[in-house]
Amino acid sequence: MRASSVDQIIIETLSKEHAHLTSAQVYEKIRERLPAVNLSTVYRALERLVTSGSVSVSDMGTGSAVYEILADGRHHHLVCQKCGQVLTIEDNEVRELFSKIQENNHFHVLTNHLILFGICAACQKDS
Amino acid sequence: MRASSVDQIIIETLSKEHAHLTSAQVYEKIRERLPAVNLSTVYRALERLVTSGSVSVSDMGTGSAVYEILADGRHHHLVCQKCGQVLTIEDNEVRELFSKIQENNHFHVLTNHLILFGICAACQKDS
DNA sequence: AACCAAAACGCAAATCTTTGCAATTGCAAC
DNA sequence: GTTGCAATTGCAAAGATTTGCGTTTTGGTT
Repeated sequence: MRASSVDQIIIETLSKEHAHLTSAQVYEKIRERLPAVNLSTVYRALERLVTSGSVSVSDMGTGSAVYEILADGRHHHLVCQKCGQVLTIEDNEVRELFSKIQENNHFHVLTNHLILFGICAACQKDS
Repeated sequence: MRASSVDQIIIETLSKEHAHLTSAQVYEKIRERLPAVNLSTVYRALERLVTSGSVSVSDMGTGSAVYEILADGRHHHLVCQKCGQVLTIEDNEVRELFSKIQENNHFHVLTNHLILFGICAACQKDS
C-alpha cells in the first residue's frame, strides 16, 4: 500500500473527532483540506483503512455506515432498537468470546468493532 | 401487524431454501407466485420479518445483504476475508457472551445472527 | 533524470437499499 | 355488510455504496 494523502487526512480527521462519522461527514471534513476530492475516493480510502485495521466501520442501523478511528482502546456498542440509545462496552467483555472462537475453529478473528442490537434497560421497563 | 401475503410467501420460500438468499433472489423466488410484487415491498416485508425475529439478515461482505430463516437452530458465521470461505458456528459458542453482556449492561440482546470476519486456518498457513 | 509498474484518483454509471406519497387492502367494530 | 383505521403496497425518486475505465501520481529502478 502506498502513502495516500487522502488516507492520512482521514486518519487525522477521525483522530481529532473521536466519534462515529458517516462517509458523507468524512467527505465534508476532508474537503476543507482537499476541496477537489471525489466521494468515491473517500470510500476507497476508508475501505483501505478498515482493511488495514486503523479504522472501524459499523452499521448502527442509521441508514449509513459510520467510521471511527481505532487508535485508542477498542470498544463495542449496544444499540437499542426502541430508543436508539448507544451503549459502549469495553473490549475485554468481548475478547474472551473471540479467543474461544479462535481456539475452537482455528479462525483468526479480525472483526474489531461489534454492534449488537437489542433493548436497553429503560425501554425494557417501559413495556 | 397484519397477515401480509408477501410475508407468508417469503417465510415459506426461505423455509424451503434453507440458505442465505439476497433480496434479489428472494424477489425472483416469490415472483413465481406473486408476479406483480414490487421490490420495495419485498424489502419492507423482509424488514418486518427481521424485526419480528423470524428471519435473520447479515452483511457477509458480498455486496448485498443475505436473508435466512431462523426457524431451525440458530447459528453464526465466520467469514474468511482472504478466500471468502464461510464457516458456521453453533449458537452455544456465542450465547454465553450474550448472557454476560445482558447481565453486565441490563441490555436485552436481540441480535440473532453474528458475522465475524477474519482469516481461516488454511489461509493462515498460506501466509 | 527518465522509465516502469502498481497504486490511487476522478468521473460516470451501476447496484443496492430506503423513503415519501397516494392508492389499496385486511381486520375489526359497528 | 359497511364503515373506519391502520398496515401494506406500488411507483418513482432519493440516498448510499460500489465498480469500470481511462488518467494521474507515486516510489522504486535503471
